[in-house]
Amino acid sequence: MSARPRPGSLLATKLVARGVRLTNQRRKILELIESEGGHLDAARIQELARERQISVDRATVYRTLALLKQHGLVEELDFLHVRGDQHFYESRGLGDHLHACCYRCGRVSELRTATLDRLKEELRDNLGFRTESVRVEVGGCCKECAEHEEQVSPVVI
Amino acid sequence: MSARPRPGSLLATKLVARGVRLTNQRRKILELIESEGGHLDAARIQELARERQISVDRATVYRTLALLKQHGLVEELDFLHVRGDQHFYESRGLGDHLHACCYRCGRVSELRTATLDRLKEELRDNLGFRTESVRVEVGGCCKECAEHEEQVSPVVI
DNA sequence: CTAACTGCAAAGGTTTTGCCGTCAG
DNA sequence: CTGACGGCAAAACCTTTGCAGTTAG
Repeated sequence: MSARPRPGSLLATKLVARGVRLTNQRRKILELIESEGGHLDAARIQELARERQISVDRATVYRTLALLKQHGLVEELDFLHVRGDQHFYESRGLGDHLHACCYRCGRVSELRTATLDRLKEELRDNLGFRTESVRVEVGGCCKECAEHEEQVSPVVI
Repeated sequence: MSARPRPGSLLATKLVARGVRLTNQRRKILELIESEGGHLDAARIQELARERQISVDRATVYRTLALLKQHGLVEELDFLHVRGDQHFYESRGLGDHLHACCYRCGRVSELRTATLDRLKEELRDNLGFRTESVRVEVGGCCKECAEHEEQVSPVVI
């Protein structure tokens, strides 16, 4: 009942530090996003929360995600719609990375590379643009699908 | 009435070459996307078509855009939602480039750089991923807004 | 205690679909 | 001619909003 508010996760700690009120629902959503490691959509977040014994309304999920976006704590992705029309979220602060979405099987791989920093430098030097978030999503054919594709006609998107 | 089908634009020519049937509506939509130079959403395409004396149903616009996507002729973007929740389309084949979306004013700038090719190489070398389309959208603060922002508190997304 | 938050239900906006008449090739 | 396409209207989806009760700090 009167337990002292315990952040419980990195995201939660950051929000508390910014004076944001921490409710049970928010704490749970934040934990999920961190422990699942990203690539969750709103429906999946709600589902996971329910599995873990706390019911959260869909609206609350969206409101919490908007809050996290505003504070720059999550990145919003859509994986070029290879997985559907909804948005996917992942915790930021793991460093920028890009997402490679396979048009064939829908799998999404990640790649961390310093080349993304170079893009930011180029934006600064050429456009005077100060980059705050980077979203790189490329589409194509993953290694596995390329191997199984021997004679198969190349599928278009 | 019986004028021989005349592609009329680069996109149209490519579609015809692939054996896709070319209707008046499609021809007009294709011309628009090329002549306006991109960053159009479905509603705007419909609007422009109507201004140019040809009425096209919204469903047809979406069906045509899907067709162009399937053939890899247009890129679908959302500009990190700084301009709304809809999708924007631009002709491909102008070479890859990235989009810098200003969270303050909503303007979108482009930058063409060979660094994007390097990303593709890294994807190939590190993941065995064959890249077919590249979508880079970064968010931040454009030059103009940075200048007008002297004392103003930095807005969050 | 009180502003901020949640759930609920309804609405909003974009995009998709089914059906039938029309048209390109 | 005939299969593919366009218009129309309805539906599907994801996401947002208004309101009243609840809660964190």
